[in-house]
Amino acid sequence: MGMPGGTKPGTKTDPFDETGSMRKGDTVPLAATRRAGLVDQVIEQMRQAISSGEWPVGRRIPAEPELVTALGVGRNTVREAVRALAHAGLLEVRQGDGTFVRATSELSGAVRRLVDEELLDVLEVRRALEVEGARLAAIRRTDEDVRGLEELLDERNAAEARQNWPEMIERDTLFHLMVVQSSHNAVLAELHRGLTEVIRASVAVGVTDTPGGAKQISHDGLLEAIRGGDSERAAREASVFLDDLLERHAADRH
Amino acid sequence: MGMPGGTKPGTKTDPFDETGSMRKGDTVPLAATRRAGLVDQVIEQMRQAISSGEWPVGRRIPAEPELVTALGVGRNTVREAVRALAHAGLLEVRQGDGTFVRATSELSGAVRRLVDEELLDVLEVRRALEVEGARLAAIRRTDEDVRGLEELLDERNAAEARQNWPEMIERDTLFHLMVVQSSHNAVLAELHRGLTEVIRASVAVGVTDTPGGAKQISHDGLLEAIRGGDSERAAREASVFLDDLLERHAADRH
DNA sequence: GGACAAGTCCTGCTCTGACCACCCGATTGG
DNA sequence: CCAATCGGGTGGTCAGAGCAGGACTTGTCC
Repeated sequence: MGMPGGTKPGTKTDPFDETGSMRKGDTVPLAATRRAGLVDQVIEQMRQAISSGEWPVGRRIPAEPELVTALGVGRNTVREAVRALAHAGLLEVRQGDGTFVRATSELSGAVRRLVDEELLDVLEVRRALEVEGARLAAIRRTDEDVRGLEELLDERNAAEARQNWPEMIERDTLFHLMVVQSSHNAVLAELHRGLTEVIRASVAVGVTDTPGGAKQISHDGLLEAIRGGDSERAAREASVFLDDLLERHAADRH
Repeated sequence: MGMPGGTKPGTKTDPFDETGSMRKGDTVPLAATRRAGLVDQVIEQMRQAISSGEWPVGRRIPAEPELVTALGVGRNTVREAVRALAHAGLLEVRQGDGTFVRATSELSGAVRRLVDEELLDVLEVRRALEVEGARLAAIRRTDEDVRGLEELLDERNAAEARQNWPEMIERDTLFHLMVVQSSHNAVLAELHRGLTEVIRASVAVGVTDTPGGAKQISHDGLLEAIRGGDSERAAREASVFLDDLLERHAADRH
């Protein structure tokens, strides 16, 4: 199968459970004092499989009957767990086709629900997170972070030179992501990632009309500030870029 | 009952459905081309009931059997819907007692899941949001916002004078909340609210050791900046206060 | 009278089995 | 060769049964 860690409720090797097959008056000698419901346990296992990368994004997860036997629980239990994760945005269920991994965090789903009609709000929040991320990155970045940022920026510029816009946008996005990650604040990075995901889904195409000039300068300056540990300047550089982006958004919808 | 709008799947007056009882070869003349699954419809109705205030926070929602008859769907369907909302943090299920409304937005729940063990990270994220919130509040605040802020600050100070610490902390928290709300960015406010909730749950007690001096100044300055529409200063004032808070946290844990 | 215990009812939890609706690929007919 | 058909597999929904936990009532005993 493919369940995380190979442990499955209903299996002898499993630390908890003792319930999946303990119905109808079975005499289980001495079970662990389990408190959480079965469904929550299944949810947790699936979340684990997803965030650990065992079930990568886009991958189809085992069908209901397989999960039932693999986990040793009833179909209802599996269904409720899947339903919960689907509503949270981690899974996508397609009747007649299968269930697929859609994201690795619940934030995207939660944010997505707020987004409709409020893209501007989301952009502003992203501004807040990215500015703070840049500020903290300048203080906490490792040498390795700096190397990674330089590399991404180089690749971005190379792609720009080749006029390979999709590639450039990809690298550009990754650069911003890595700036925030260099803050070494997991919550901040995760939130930012979720928001970026949603924004990219909303905007999708039509970003090829980049003037490109001012943008470029901002990026170099930002990198330099982070490299030099100048948190004030890093925050300012990030601000400039994002203000520019916000203005462009405002202009787009005019 | 108490279902939103009084419409229930399985009822003649219901616009969609046509499925709840259309099984086993019934001959429905010409049904609407419904696409959404029953569970999602139920989820939507419940979300509606919650966000519309029909089911206020803390209120107990109807028991499963009642929902089944009221909505005209199977118990499984109801359970899956409830489970999804419970996982999302909107509902809290207590076996043997009932199911209760816990929050009005999914964000808190999603954030809560990220937080464990990383209070510092959360505080930093809150800093990001609150600084940006203050900045935007200075630009977009209405006169009413300003009045509300003044009032809260007055009450806070009055409580402080009476040495009524719980009251003071309460008003203080509300003040910060309202600052962010004055940014008129729903997503930002919601995220900030979720984080504050989590932080308060983490910190809980033991906050009575407030020097109080520097804090006071920051608040007045922040209010003044927001009132005057000085976004730069508002952001700076908020920064100062939150840096102070972060430092105190760092000192606390050493 | 009050404290504790048992009983009971209501709540949610899990399992099972049946049937339906949908999608996709293979088969088969033209 | 293409298209209509028919499977098999997937998730969607329903119904009924028994299990498990909390809260309230009742009753007994001190």
